[in-house]
Amino acid sequence: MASENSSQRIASVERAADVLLLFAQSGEPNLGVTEITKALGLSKAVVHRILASLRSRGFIDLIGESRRYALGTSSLSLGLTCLAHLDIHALAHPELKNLSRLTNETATLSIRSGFERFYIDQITPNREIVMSVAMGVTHPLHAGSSSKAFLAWLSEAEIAAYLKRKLKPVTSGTIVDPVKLMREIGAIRAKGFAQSVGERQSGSASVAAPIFDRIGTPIAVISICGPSERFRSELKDCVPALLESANRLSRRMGYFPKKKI
Amino acid sequence: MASENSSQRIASVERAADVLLLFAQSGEPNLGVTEITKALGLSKAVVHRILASLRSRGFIDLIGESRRYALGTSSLSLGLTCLAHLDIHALAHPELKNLSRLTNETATLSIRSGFERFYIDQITPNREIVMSVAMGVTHPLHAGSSSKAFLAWLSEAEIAAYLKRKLKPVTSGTIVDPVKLMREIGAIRAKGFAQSVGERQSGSASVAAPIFDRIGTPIAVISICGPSERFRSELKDCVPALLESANRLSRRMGYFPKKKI
DNA sequence: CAATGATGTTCCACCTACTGGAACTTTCTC
DNA sequence: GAGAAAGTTCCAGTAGGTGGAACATCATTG
Repeated sequence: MASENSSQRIASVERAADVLLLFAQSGEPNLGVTEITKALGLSKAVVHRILASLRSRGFIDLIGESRRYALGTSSLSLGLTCLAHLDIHALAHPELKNLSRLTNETATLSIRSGFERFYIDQITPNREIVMSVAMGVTHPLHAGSSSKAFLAWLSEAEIAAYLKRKLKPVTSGTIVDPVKLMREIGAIRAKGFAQSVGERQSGSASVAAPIFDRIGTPIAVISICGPSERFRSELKDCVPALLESANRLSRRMGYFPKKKI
Repeated sequence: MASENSSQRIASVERAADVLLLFAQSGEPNLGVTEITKALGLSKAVVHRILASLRSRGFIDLIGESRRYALGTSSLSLGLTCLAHLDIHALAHPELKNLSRLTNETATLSIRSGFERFYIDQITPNREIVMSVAMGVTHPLHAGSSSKAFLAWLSEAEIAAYLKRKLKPVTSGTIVDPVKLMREIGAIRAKGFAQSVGERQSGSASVAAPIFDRIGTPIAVISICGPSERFRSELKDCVPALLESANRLSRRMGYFPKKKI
């Protein structure tokens, strides 16, 4: 089998990829050579050369005349064309609009990346106080309803592997006890959706449901979320619409539940 | 000065960047080793190692069990966080919504990348036949209204450099004669907006206006576009709303025209 | 406005680790 | 099921990447 073969890869390319990922995940819109050096444990010369190389292709920009670097237009172009190839994004967008309109709260779409997930779309309602999520930034699979919706439908082996890791709390409300989380996973599977109050983001609440592809793998999760102050009591009322949207999308992805049991 | 210094860069990193750009710009959602080999003039072994390296960081995925590669979740995450750091994107979004609602046509936002540009946002109206653009895919600066709006406000030197290049037609309507294009640029500057009927995409028409930052550099372009059949005659009617939006955005970016002359 | 420290950039000799041709394997085609 | 095409792995040679240190530039402060 192919896969994690030893060193049939290129170290400098992987280091460059790590630099890009650092820009994507650090939260900082721009970084200096030394910061990158410290974060990745590379020498200044190496970081400098990597940045110069990425810059020559537009993935990285020099900010004005300063010595700070930021993601460039090629990075953006890459992500947007990638998004355009994701069927689920186009399909789910109108559903998100619909959910946001019906509930008067924010509707989101997430996808998974290993043991993490990130938002790829959101629709916010027209009102004063709304919840808005950061797109592209990864979150662990045990904090928040969208995360738990992914986690709950992983294979037994994957869930076991995930629970074996040290679960870091994201907020004071994050579930970090594996036993508790396993019980939660059971409940989520039984109900068909996940909910959270302040597990990933203090002061916000949400409900989430998975979208399955033709072979029953969850490829995305949609959620409805809002400020917990007002939304925690309205969570339940949103569930029917949420599940309807999720099921509609699953069917359009070719999934027919119970077809073969 | 820093800049295009000789070889203070890493060849393998630049090759890997080229591979990613190929995925972004080829239009193909997935590619094989040989295709990449031919497109970039690299050996199969090199391409294979680059793909393996990018794959280890999630920038590239193996499609199912096939031997085809596609952009991975890290590429998407990268682009989305990049988008989140772009102030103009958040600011322009409501303006696009507004323009689309007012005109009942598609409203778009583009940014420039060297001598190219690409769409980073669009709002389509709710009607049967709408125009929809591909986000992230680059277009040359001489075809279409958004492109010409960028071109017209480049510096004299940059315009001269651009016109010196061989201008390839994108459709049968593309302006490729430098003299004609220069005249067009003058007209665009005078009017404050650009228009096009089928120059970039046959069967579509559009008007576009630039957004300036505090020092008067065009950082983005907004456009309204639709099927030329019905929209070519309505172009003019959209211009006031378009310019109003563009001016409002320029002001919010800190641009105050005529402040210092 | 020097002096000082921090950060960014360049240099260069060393030697790792990347390259490319070829062999091998797998998949597709007919 | 043979042949062709595409993908993957191997290996020896050396291109080219590395990192320590020198140099340059910027920021800060008295």
